[in-house]
Amino acid sequence: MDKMKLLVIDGNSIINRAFYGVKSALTNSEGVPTNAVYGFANLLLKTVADYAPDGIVCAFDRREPTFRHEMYSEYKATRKGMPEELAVQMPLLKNLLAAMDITCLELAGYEADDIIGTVSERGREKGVDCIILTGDKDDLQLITENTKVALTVTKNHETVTELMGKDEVIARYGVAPEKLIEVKALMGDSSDNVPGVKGIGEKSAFELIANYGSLEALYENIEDIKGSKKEKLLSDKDMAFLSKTLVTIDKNVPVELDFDKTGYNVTATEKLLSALRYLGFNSIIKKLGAPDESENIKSADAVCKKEVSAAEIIRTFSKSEEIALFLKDDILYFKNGSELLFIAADKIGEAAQIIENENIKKVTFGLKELYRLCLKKDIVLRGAEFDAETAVYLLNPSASGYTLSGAVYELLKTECQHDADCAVKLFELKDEAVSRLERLNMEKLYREIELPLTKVLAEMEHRGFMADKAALLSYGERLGVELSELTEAIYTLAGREFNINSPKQLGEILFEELGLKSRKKTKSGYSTDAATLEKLKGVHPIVELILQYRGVAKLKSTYADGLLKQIADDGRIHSTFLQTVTQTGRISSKEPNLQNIPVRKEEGRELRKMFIAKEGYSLIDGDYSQIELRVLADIARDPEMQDAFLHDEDIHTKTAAEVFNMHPAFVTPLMRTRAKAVNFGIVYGIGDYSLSEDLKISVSEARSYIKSYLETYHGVAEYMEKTVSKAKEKGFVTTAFNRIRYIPELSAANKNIVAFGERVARNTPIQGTAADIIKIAMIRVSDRFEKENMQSRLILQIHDELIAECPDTETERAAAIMKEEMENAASLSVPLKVDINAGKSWFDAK
DNA sequence: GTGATCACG
DNA sequence: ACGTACGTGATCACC
Repeated sequence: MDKMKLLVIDGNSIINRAFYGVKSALTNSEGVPTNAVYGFANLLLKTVADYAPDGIVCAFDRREPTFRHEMYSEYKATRKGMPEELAVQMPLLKNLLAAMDITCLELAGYEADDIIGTVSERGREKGVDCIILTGDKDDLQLITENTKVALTVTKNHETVTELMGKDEVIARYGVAPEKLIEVKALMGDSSDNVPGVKGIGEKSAFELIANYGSLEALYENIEDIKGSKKEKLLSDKDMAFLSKTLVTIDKNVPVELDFDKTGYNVTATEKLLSALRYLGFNSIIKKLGAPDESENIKSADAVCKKEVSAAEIIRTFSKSEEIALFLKDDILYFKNGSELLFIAADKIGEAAQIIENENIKKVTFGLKELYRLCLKKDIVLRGAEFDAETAVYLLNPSASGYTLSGAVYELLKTECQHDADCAVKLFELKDEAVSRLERLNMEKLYREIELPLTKVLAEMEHRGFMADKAALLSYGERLGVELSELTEAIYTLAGREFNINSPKQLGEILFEELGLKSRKKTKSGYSTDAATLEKLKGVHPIVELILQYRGVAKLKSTYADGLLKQIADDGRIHSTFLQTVTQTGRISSKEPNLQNIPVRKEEGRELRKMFIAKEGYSLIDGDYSQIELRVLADIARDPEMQDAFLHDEDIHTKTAAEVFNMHPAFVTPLMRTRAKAVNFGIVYGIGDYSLSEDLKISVSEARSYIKSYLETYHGVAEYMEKTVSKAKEKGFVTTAFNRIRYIPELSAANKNIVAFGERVARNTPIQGTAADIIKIAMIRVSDRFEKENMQSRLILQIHDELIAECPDTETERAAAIMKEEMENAASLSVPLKVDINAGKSWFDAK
């Protein structure tokens, strides 16, 4: 008989990967999240299909104090928590495995990898081949003649597994699998709190073990090693051996297993189907070859869909109280309780009787595009009741893109074949999304901010921003002349011609041919970014020219030439504002991006002279003063900071005075600049290193700034701590208006990722609350313009700034409205302050 | 398609 | 030994 083949699953590793890999808001009918179980199940079925094992066992951690932990108490301390959203899925997974008759192994006080090590060791004794399914590279040490590892790696949103045997490990790492523990013992692993030898990194560790084979052999021959490496190895010798015991998987734990009883079942038995049905995994049911129950519902629900005339649309829907509207590929679908009809999108004007009737409520996916289509046809969409796209965004702002079929799949757990099928689902989608919004207290945010904002954004896009084409053209020509002069000069200094735009070629010129010292590297070579070049400025005259070239090239290609291409036939630039992209609730702008038009440097600021008001009109620019710091003062309830804003003090000067302990009158411009950077840093989640880089000061100096800052603003200090600990507990943060952002990074094993999650937790409530506030202002300003029958219109938003185009006769009123509505958009414990400027160009309105 | 760079808040 | 502030989008080179 052939040798038995056993699949051994590292349950914790796989479900963790699945949890972070399957980025959806999947839940079963009871609202329990199921995304990790879904990912696990799919991977399991794929693995079974690939390897056809004779048996399967699945090992889980059961963490309780063990001798391994006592030996080094901090070991894995960083890994202890499991997010609530994942923890609730563990019982679901175990039930599913039970329904597949798969044996689960767990043992108090042992981790999954110890159980797996023991199983594969016993397998070796009994002549059983094992394949370990895991996402944890530490398990590679278990590879032997009879044991291979199917390692899962995530490549662009897809989980793929690669089968690693002894040869594959040697090919990739240059050492045998059993030597990996020696390597890790030397290099340590900060995410697992394995100390290792200080000063020995990945490269030296692999090299030493490749040469000596083991720690023991290395230290026997320690005299062969020279210099500081020897010192480092000797001073941390104990740590190296301790680390080795920490990373060595135990292969002899008291787990009970009968290899003959590891059979499993992944066929369509009623037991398994009922478990899958409970989880709502219809696509897996389908894969198992069973008829998909949801298919029946769908066909019962499906209605004949047909292309009709606009007159037919009006006849059919004029009595409907609520219809679904869905625009895709120039086809416009209309749906009520019983009919699904469609027309060509450009016929929408002929269906105005339906579209403009506000008593016919509209449920949509992609409302902004519908508004725009209507604006183009000069009709008004009224009665917008619910847009699933923005609703799904609020439910999970981190998804990478929103489609109707994706939303139907995630919220309703059914798959649709065609756009029409999906349009049919819009009413159900609305019900489900509303109940979820209610559960998360986001109903109000949705009804009062996100939904009405969609119309404002559509109108801004439609109106556009007038551009001075001739001025832009001649500006571009000027830049072109400068560019060719700079190019000549650079070639002369370099001694030859090359592509200055290529970081690769530029790096070769600077760091190889001209012999400048490179400080920083990127994945693909030398770093040549502005910060790096800035530090090399005095060393060679070419550096200065490169920096100038970069600046001019950027202005010409992205702005002068780029914007020219975007001017429409009406002489205006119509950007697209995206409402469902950012994770914090801000909007973004694309094609072109009008939110990053240069302003900081003189040469770039020129561009704003080409953004103008039309004849007889002016631009009004309203920008919030320090909105993020005011929001911080409010939500942190920091008395010192609140006081500063209540008295309308200059916050950066005030901060400088406090941090440097002196009267505000004696604060120098340099001190104010530094304090300003600290204020920004606080909002971003600050680190001493980054602050020191930013200010070009030492890390210890930066650290002391932060320290005195937090002593001054102790409310902020407390708020930051509380926000992070609450975020870790709940897995998400919220803004003052209940906008939610999940932060899975907080429970990562890698401490750098956790640190990132902590900064996100500190920043998002601030940035997001400011985003909420300006959205409210936009809705109110736009409402006032309309209600007061004015011709003034908002045309641009830049996070803390609004721009309106107003008839000259209305400018004063419009300015007053903007100031009033922006300052009163939210009532915080500190005032909101808005500066208003008017002018004929954006440059003048600043 | 991805990475490097750089424009903005 | 490493990485190093939050949130975006456009352009270019290069695989």
